[in-house]
Amino acid sequence: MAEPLNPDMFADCGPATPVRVGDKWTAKIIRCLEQGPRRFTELQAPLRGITPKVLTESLRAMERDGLLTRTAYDEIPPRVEYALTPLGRSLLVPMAAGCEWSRRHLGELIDARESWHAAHAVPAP
Amino acid sequence: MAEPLNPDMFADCGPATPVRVGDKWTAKIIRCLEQGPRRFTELQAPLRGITPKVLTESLRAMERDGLLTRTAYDEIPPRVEYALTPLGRSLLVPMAAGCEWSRRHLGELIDARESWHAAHAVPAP
DNA sequence: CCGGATCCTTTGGGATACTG
DNA sequence: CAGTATCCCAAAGGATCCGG
Repeated sequence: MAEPLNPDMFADCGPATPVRVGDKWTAKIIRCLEQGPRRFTELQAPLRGITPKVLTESLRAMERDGLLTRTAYDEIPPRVEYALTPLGRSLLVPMAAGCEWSRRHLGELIDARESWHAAHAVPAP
Repeated sequence: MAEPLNPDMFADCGPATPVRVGDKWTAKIIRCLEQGPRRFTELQAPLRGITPKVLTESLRAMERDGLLTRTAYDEIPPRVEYALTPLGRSLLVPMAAGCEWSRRHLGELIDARESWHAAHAVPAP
């Protein structure tokens, strides 16, 4: 999947940090693993709409970056568990800061959008 | 430019927040405006490689979302200044959390990548 | 000086079907 | 169950040229 770009929130203080965390799924996956290890299908369920291909790609990239571990048990039927590493868990801290911002300012944002649309509405002829 | 997707850092705690901040340029633009208003070309210079089209699109989206203001002075030659709003400035807080994470853990991340590549190196034939 | 207009490339992500 | 393998698309972003 190459090195996906990253929100500068994680990259602006030095060389680019090619962590895959500003993409569509990584933060959600971290949240799903917050309470403990989960299996492939246990991740797929809450991440409504993610396809197995995309989930696999995301998990592989996160494993490569040391954010989580993949443990395959040699059983039938096969069982694989994904778990956060301390590094992956540490991401919850900046993620919380983002959530806090969202909680506090989402209203202002919506208002700004609304008044912008009002000001740029096409006048009826 | 429609409503671009957003890192879940800003969206996971409720309805999706379509703020344009996890994209390639928004956070960088906020940093450029941190010390005060800047003109179009003053933004273009530090954001090496950004094309006028993309810069314009980003600025327009941020203006629409209330993150910055655009002030055109009726002079010759024309002069336009962009400045952060309080809402835009408030984003510096979660951005700092991301930077802090980066400073603290970038080393671990690079190590993880390196050992992953070592473990997955193709053995010479 | 500030950007609008066009055209083009890249790529993250989705749909679907199939397998050890 | 836990993925692979293909094919496909939308959309962000870049290149270049042009206009007020």
